[in-house]
Amino acid sequence: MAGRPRSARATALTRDEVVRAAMEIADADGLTGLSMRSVAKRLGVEAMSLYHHVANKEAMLDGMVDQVFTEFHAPRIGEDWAEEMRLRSRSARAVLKRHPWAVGLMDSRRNSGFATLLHHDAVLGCLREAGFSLTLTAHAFAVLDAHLYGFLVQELSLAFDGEQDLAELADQILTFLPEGQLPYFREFTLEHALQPGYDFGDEFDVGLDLILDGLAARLARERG
Amino acid sequence: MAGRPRSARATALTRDEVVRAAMEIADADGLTGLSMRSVAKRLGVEAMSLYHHVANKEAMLDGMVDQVFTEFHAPRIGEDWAEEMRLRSRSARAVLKRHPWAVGLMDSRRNSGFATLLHHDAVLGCLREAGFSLTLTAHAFAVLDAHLYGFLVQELSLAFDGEQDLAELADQILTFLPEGQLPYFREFTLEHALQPGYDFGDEFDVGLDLILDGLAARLARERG
DNA sequence: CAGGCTAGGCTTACGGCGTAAGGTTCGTCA
DNA sequence: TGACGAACCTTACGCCGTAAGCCTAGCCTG
Repeated sequence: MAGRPRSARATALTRDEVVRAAMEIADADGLTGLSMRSVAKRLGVEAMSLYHHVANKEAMLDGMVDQVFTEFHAPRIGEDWAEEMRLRSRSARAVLKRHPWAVGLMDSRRNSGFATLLHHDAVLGCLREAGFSLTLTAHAFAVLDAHLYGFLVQELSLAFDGEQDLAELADQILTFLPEGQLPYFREFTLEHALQPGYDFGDEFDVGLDLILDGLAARLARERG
Repeated sequence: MAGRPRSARATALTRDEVVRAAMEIADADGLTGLSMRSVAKRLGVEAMSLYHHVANKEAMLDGMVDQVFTEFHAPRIGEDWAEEMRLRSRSARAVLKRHPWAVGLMDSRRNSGFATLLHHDAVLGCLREAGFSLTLTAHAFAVLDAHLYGFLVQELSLAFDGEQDLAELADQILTFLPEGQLPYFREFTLEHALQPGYDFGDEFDVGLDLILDGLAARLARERG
């Protein structure tokens, strides 16, 4: 009824290992495949053992999100602010495409971890030292982050692999629409989105440039 | 073992009632409180009965998201495009604050419903008829939606009621930080975000104006 | 070296989840 | 009248997060 053979793990588990294993599972199978049991299995351990290293599943998710922030490019003070922001947004987008589950998690996280705060500090520092007032820093921070996260929400809601998705979309229009319905949607899809050169992902940099231009203008106005 | 009294509902259930009940539960208790059983209970029915009206839970979630789109202001062709886009973004933000679960759902929806397509058609139509090229329409669509959804992700990850949240944040800094750490974060929080007049929500319109200005400039350039 | 504390595992169990499979009832229409 | 099918119900299965408590190995103290 108790008293097992005891072959077990050589070394003790750590919180870091737990979080890392959880990320690997989420990367591979999405949040659907992520359970305390699946994380434990990957670590060769029983589910309840994880509770020695994380308070509960929420805390594990917090740790996963925080870990993601360490992978973003942290803007450097002294370098060109616009270029640093561009690098940050691009790297964050690349990271979040690798960890798509993180975007959906962010809007429900209440406790930001230290890595998250560190990253935000780097962003704020870069802007402040480039001459942004506190007010303009707040504007820049909000609009840049909104663009980053919002673009990813859109991008992730498209297909797993961009090609197949456009075909599906075309199907939807051609089969499912009666006739004159949704004329602009039809035009846009057939004559633009489905055209050979078009890639929705390219819109990321276009929007980013538009925002950075706007911020540069406001910075010049505020200093000038 | 079977053969119940049969007092039941007067009228048959509809898919619409199911979706509406699900939205009411999600509005009140969040996605955590939303289960087939909880929806059924609200309708005075057993969980399995719902499956006569929705294929499965995913389809019910699809229906909920689609319903949300009907509540957005649909841009009108012929009116000032910038004002229409402003109205749309603002109304969508208001709607999504009423239905916060929808933001998190959007990045995992694969099948957009008809109301969703209708709304997108209205957005595209307004821009096209205002003289936007297909390319510029794509840019505008992407950057405006990104701002909308991304801002909401940030806004929702702050507190349930803005006041309490800032106090918590201050706590975090004052108790949890050693000393000279995160200097910019500390400065920004204490000297800006925690100041009496500051409301993060105000950043929405600032960013929106910045984006609309940028789009207007590009429209002028493209036509001129 | 003895004894006990503790960290880090394990087992069991509970209530809730989505939903497959298969009743039962009843209005409708041939 | 009798068959059909829509709408609803019951049961059951294998998941889930986690509360409660047990076992064992290794270290700390005397």
